[in-house]
Amino acid sequence: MSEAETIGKGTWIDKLAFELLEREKSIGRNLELIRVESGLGASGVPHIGSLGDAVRAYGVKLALENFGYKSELIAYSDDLDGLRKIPEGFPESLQEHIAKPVSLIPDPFGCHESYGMHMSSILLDGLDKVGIKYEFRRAIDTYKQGLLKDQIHTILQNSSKIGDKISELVGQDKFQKYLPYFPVCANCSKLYTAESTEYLSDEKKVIYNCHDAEIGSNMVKGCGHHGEANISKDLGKLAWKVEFAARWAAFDIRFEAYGKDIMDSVKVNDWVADEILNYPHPHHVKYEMFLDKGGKKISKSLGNVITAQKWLEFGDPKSILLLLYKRITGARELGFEDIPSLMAEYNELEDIYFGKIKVDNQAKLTKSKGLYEYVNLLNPPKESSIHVNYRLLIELSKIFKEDRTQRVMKKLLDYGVLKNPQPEIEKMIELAGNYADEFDQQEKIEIGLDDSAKKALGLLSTALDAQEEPEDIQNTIYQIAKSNDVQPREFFKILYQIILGTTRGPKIGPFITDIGRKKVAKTISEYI
RNA sequence: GGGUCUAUGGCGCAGCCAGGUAGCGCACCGGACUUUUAAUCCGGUUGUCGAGGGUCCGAAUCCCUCUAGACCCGCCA
Repeated sequence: MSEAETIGKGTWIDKLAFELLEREKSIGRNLELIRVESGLGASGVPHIGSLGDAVRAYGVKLALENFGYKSELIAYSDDLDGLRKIPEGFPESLQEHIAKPVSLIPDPFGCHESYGMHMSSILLDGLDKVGIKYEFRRAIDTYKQGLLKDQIHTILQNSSKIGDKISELVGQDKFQKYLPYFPVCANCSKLYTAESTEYLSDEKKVIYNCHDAEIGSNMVKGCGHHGEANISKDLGKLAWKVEFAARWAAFDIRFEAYGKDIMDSVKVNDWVADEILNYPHPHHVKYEMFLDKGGKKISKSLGNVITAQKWLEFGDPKSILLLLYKRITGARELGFEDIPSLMAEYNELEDIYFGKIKVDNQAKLTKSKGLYEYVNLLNPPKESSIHVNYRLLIELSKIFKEDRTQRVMKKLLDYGVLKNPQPEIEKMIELAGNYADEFDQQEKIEIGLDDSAKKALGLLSTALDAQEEPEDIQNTIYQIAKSNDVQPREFFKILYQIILGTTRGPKIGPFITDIGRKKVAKTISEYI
């Protein structure tokens, strides 16, 4: 292993960028600017998997720059994609727009120029929040400006050859019959219903026929329109099986990652790029989908979508970057409950980076340091930040619901975790607090109190209002219970239920002091 | 039909992509603290790394075969 030379920063990202460069060199392509691309869906709510595609592509861009090359990330929004299904939480009124390109559908929330831009913006906002820089491009502009017209022309001229190859490679026969180009019907604005059967090469026009089509489980009515569409002017789009290839060639893309769900499309597109468009396909890496904790694919309809925005309520941007950069292989089940360990892992990496934790294995040390640098987008801080255990913050946040930041901070000072209050820790407390509120809600239990219990609570409440020494509280509680014919065990349980909503908790004497005796006295009095 | 991933102590997982004494959490056992429960702290037990073969001085890690499970594709994007 000592012979193995460290590539770049020693992570999979470096290895990938290195392979990419080797391949480009062997092809003999110009390396002045190496473009990497990430495709963004614009028809559904963008979840963390979509974000991952772009974040990882950006990682490759960073690695290329680190090797001394100029690189650029293109974030391409496929907003000519047709709306197939109304996402959960979106108005039913979208029904009338089914099958239309998402960039031609009005934004149901009225905040963006179209449905498509609304969706894209959510993803772009996520990218901005984690610090990813990109050049944004849209399908609708790309087609309107005719940027793909040469590629479309070549593809349509070779459509029967392509149709046969698609059948051979992935067993899909439809393109042996239809052209891999969907015009937007000039009459009803729908995509997919317009099936094109013939390409008039000289005029650069396809002839189509708008008929009923099955999209997902829905039947979409065609309007019966017969028309012609000019591939460089009229709206329409290539089928996915060939569209990437056209884009790669037109934009000169050298790298694009893809999820395993589109593996077949990539296989076909690679062939189309190489053999039809005479553009050596970009280097790829395949990644697994993020699944939810039950092993189900994350999808809008199941309501298990994890968006960057939601994640960032609980974890900082670095936790997202760490999740996405730590590895790319392997299927992964993901949930918000992963945030605490990612937060802790980041701190650990930082300690390794700054030499506070010793790592014997040289290769692993390099890799950990490299990972830390990528999580900081290759711009790591000069000195270590102050670490506070995120789980501890969650525990403290569960206890303190009011004046949380202030009280949790005070506890941290008491514990000696911090010497002085820190503004960045305040932010962490806020995140941990959100997490505690969202995921640690205790079931509200009806507390059954008999007369003797009520009497005991009354005495305790009074005692707490006057009591001076915190050390005595535990004892006082015990005494009150005993002298009022209440089982201490029961009495403690009742107190936990009143204060925490659970039947168990931390040692209650000091705990009451932490919350504030007077406050607890008041809370208890409300139950009498 | 095609493809991908996963398999590691009782449970949940990390480590695998660049081979070098098998780790973490929970659970469990013991101790400390506590005039109840719980919590907390300290210490400890637990594994022929799915099966079989190969490469290597050395394999959880790389290669091949097999078994089981999950997921994706075979509408569309």
